[in-house]
Amino acid sequence: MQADLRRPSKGDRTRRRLLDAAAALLARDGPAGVSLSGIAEAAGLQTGSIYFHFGSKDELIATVLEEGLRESLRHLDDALQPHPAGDAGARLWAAVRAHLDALVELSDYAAVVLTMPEPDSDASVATYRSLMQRYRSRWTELVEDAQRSGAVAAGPEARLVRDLLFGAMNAVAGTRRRPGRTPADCAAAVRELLAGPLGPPPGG
Amino acid sequence: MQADLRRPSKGDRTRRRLLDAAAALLARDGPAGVSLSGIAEAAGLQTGSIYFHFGSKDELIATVLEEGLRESLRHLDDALQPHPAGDAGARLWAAVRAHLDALVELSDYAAVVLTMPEPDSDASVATYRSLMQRYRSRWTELVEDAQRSGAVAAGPEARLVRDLLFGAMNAVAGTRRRPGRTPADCAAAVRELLAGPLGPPPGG
Amino acid sequence: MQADLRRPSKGDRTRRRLLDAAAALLARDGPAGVSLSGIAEAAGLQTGSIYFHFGSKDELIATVLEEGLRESLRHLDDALQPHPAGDAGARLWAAVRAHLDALVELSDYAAVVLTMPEPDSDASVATYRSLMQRYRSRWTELVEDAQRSGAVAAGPEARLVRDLLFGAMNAVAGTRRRPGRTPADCAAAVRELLAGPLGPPPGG
Amino acid sequence: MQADLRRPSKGDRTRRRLLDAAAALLARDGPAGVSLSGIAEAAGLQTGSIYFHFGSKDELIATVLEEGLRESLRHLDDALQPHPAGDAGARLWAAVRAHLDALVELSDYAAVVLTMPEPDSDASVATYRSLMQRYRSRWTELVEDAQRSGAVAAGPEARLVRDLLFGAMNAVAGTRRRPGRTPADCAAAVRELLAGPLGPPPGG
DNA sequence: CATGAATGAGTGTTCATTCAT
DNA sequence: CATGAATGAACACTCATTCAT
Repeated sequence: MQADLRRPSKGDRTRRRLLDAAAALLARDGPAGVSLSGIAEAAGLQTGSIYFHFGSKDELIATVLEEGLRESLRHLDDALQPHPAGDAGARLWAAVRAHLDALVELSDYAAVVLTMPEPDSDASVATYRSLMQRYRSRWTELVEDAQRSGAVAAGPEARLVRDLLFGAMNAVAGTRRRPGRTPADCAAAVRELLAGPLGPPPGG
Repeated sequence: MQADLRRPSKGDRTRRRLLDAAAALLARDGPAGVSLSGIAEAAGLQTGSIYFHFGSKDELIATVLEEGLRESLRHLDDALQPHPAGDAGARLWAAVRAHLDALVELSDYAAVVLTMPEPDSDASVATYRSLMQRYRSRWTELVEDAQRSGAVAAGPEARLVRDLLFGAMNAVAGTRRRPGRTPADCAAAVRELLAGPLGPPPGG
Repeated sequence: MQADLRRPSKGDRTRRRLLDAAAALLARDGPAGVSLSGIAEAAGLQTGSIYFHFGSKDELIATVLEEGLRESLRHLDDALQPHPAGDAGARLWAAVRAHLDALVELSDYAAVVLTMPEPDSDASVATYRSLMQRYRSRWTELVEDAQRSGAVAAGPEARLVRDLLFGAMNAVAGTRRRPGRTPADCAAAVRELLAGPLGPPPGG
Repeated sequence: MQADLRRPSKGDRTRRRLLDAAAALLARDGPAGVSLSGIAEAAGLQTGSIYFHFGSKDELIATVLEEGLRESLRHLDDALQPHPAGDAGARLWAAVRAHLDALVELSDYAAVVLTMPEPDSDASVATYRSLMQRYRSRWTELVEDAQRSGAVAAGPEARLVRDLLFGAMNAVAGTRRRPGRTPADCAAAVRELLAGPLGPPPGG
């Protein structure tokens, strides 16, 4: 009783351990490759505890994604803040850099949400389908602005451009752990390769 | 006796039905998300028949990949033939168009081989690791040539550029079945977006 | 809390039921002839429960063997205790009687461990290979002592004598359930038949 | 047409190849450890051919056993012939030697029939249950004669003595392939160990 | 809150058997 | 006669889920 609001309760800490373990394993193996017993073991707990806190595998994954989404959106907003609403090209560039940063430097949560395949046909992941939509639509707006301002070719559908950017960034980021390859390398490659259609990176 | 060389045997047709079912499901769900019972059911057969024809799940997948690889490489060669060895930029452009064509217009086999994730840590798919390598290294050479000729920025590592192109093309092609989106849309988007670093498409 | 140390938990009782069912079926059909579904059904459970308690078929069998081994060794030690270390012939006789007793009167666990074929080439039973070795080497020492003391012919290799004794005892014990045949019959037959090479049974 | 009775037909040769392969594998792995595909492969044939010649796995095994039985009985008769019907002790000794010889020197057929476990509870091998009975009852008569003549202790039931002898001989013969152990070693051990109850071996 | 225990459907795989050719 | 092909039941094992304690 008299719960201290500052100190997390024992239940909260258990919940956190489960989420951390799930995020780490999801980032490595994807939703299909991860088992609840694996997550529970990595968290030093029993699989039953997952059901108390989350109710199902899908709910657990959805929660991890939600945390990752929140983190990613916060990161994106931070990166966009210095750039005025008018300069759509610079804003899109900043978003690219933020996305790559998130993939290579932020927590597993961000990595999970950014690389999760779009769950088109998989009924078992219906729960978190809508979550992903928020991050994607944020990007669609950035692309639309850039197209309106002429910084990006106006021909292709904005959602298509967004998917192309996602695919390129995630593919390159997926190679970041190879020997002799640094996160900076990956970011530089994406920036340089996309320099044409997006215009030159603002810094020079 | 007097076997008609034209007519495939009953076994060949069964084998083909299994491969087709497997290719379709693999293109949709990936190797981990596909079950042999699902494939057999889609082919109107029993799971045991898979073991008669292929021996194991891995062998079946490897065979699908091999067919897709052969088809994709043939398609790539056809697309490159009209372009002289000297014009590395045009050749890379033609390869992009061929890859996208394969993804949206060729059989499921091509789609499987082109979108299969690189099997880094999964021991169970060791069989077809080397198969993928052939297609990838073909692309790496194309990129290297384009970098040497100045058609593509020489800064980033060629394999990185290749992965970026793969990611971008596959992501865009992955959306090809959405309502109101044609294969041509996807191809146009990739071409236009990459017009800068790759130079303008040869036709215009 | 305040766990009653006397009462075994529900899990312990389930584990025991599985072990008992496994021992009974193993004694009858051997490791290759036994299926986990058969064991689970005999125990009134699902096959999944075996994996919770033992992890694999081999582990289950190894546990049954270990229990049987412990029981058999205890029985052997009890039988040898009254006989002084000096009288090797009497000790070997007592061991024969103890082995036969174990086969016909003790639990299925003892029967399993005593009649299990030596797993020479079967890789899947590597786990319990070492377990059997303990009981066998115990017997080899008994035979060696008897050979040194002259109670048993010194010519043949001790391990060969041990195998001969095992074969004879197990074969006879294997017939113990035929109608009109008592455990005492079997024991008497072995004793009388081996009375020559081992010397007369100590009691007269 | 005009089949030459001397030369075996193609079908006979196929049948023989199957039987030989089956005998070899049965001697090594036992009836439960042998698969029809394994036998067919070892014979360079297809599993379907087994069903043409034998109708079922059980029938195939029964045929192998019958050949082994015939061979073993012939061998036993040859060994007994020099010994007059009156000397029951010498006859039993000769039988022991013949059995061991068959195990270590004759064909796989003999090895199969002599080491096959008595199929008490296994419904799938009901076919050849009666076959084994012939060889066993032959031995029972030998033991009964020896008991009547006083060469073997008259107390135990004759069938029990027979099983003890079988168990001892087969166990020892089962070790004949260990490094540094010759068939002669095994035979000598059995003879020496059983010298008491059976009386000394006739030769000395 | 969390655990230990158990379930039932599912996975890849093996195998005896059947049958058209 | 023999093969190539296919079946269906069984097997060892995994996993998401449930629930009494």
